[in-house]
Amino acid sequence: MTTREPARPVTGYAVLGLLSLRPWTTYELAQQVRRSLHWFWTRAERRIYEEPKRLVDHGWVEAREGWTGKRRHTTYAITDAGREALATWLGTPAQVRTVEDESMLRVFFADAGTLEQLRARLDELAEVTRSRLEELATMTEELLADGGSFPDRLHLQALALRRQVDQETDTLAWVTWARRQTDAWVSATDPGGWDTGRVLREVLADARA
Amino acid sequence: MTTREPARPVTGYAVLGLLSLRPWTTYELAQQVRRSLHWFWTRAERRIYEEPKRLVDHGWVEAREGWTGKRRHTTYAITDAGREALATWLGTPAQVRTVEDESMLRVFFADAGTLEQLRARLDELAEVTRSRLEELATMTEELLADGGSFPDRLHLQALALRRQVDQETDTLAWVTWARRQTDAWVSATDPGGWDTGRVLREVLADARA
DNA sequence: TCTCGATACTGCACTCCGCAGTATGCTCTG
DNA sequence: CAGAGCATACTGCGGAGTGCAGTATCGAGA
Repeated sequence: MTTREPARPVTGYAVLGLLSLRPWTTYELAQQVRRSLHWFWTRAERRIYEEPKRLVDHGWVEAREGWTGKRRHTTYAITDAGREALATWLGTPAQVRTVEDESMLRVFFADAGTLEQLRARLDELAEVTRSRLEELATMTEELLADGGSFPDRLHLQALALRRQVDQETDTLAWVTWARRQTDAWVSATDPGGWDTGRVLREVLADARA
Repeated sequence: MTTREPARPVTGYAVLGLLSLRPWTTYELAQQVRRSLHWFWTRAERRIYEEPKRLVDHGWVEAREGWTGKRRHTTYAITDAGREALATWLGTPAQVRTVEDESMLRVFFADAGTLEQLRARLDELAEVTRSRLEELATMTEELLADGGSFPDRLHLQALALRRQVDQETDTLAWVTWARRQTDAWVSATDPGGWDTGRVLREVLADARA
């Protein structure tokens, strides 16, 4: 590459990555994001409709208009320059992972509310996590049954699924533990005879393991 | 509560939560976010300087100006209305967790690059994860040594630390496993004799466990 | 024929971010 | 005792990203 293209925000590369698999209409793209990327690169549908346009401006993808009767739809396809940009990006280090975990926020400030509220939040989190696990199980089952839409990408999909399932399993284990701990608590501000020191020592041991 | 205050974006409650512990200057607040909230509610410093002002508009916090010589600083303190708003918020369900995990994005699209690139990204992730674990270990040690700044909140801090350490440990386990798997791969597009089906079956079993 | 869900988007107001810039105070070192 | 350098304490700006509402057409089934 002779000309240095300015780096796009990461979402650009996420969409470019999908377009490297095959051309998609924006609608399909939005769906595909919901099914796959959403697990580790959460973006609103709104964003997915805009990003391909910007990629076109960079010459990384090409747009083609199509019609279903009177309804217009745009199909995007990656260009050679786009493939190069994607490959180059894969050679650069990743920025650190960020999270927005509202459940943890509520746990962390639980002493501003009641113990019942804390328990309710934990129960909800367990519920959500279980349904996410079930969703992942279904996805894996489908891949095993028919190889999915991209059978030559199964190895990467397997790495990603392994990671997701690990994460949800880990979350479920923590929330189950945390919920049980709160059984012994007197209130959100008073953990009663709960041995905080012991827990912290265990945490420290695990962190240093 | 008779008047229904409009719900603030979550970051507002995050800041409100910190202010419920004690008054802070914006600078202290920014630091405190970096040390604690940042782990599960990642926000840029820039944002932390703005949010308290909006909370003032809601009557949830009060601002007081102070001076260090010629340098102005603002100290924010929670109001009764603020405490009520926080308690109310704790009674509402959390939106689902979102993540921005650029490493996973790069793993997922690794077949658009080289196997060396994939391995490099995994090694980096392992490195970052180890240093995060070390950071958590140091924080835990400090809490154990002197009880920290909020000794009556140790139980909640313990829950949060348990979660963080679990997550980083889980990440480290996955990345170590994934890196080892790629040893057997021929290229980013060809996993050689790697038994994808077996991995997927294991994933499925764990997801249904 | 009518309804309803899927397809295929756009506009708007707001949240949030990264970066750069500004200015003062405090401590340590030569 | 001057100057360097780090900590304190912010603000402005352009662009990324969100949530919600709105618009319109297509296709299948009652």
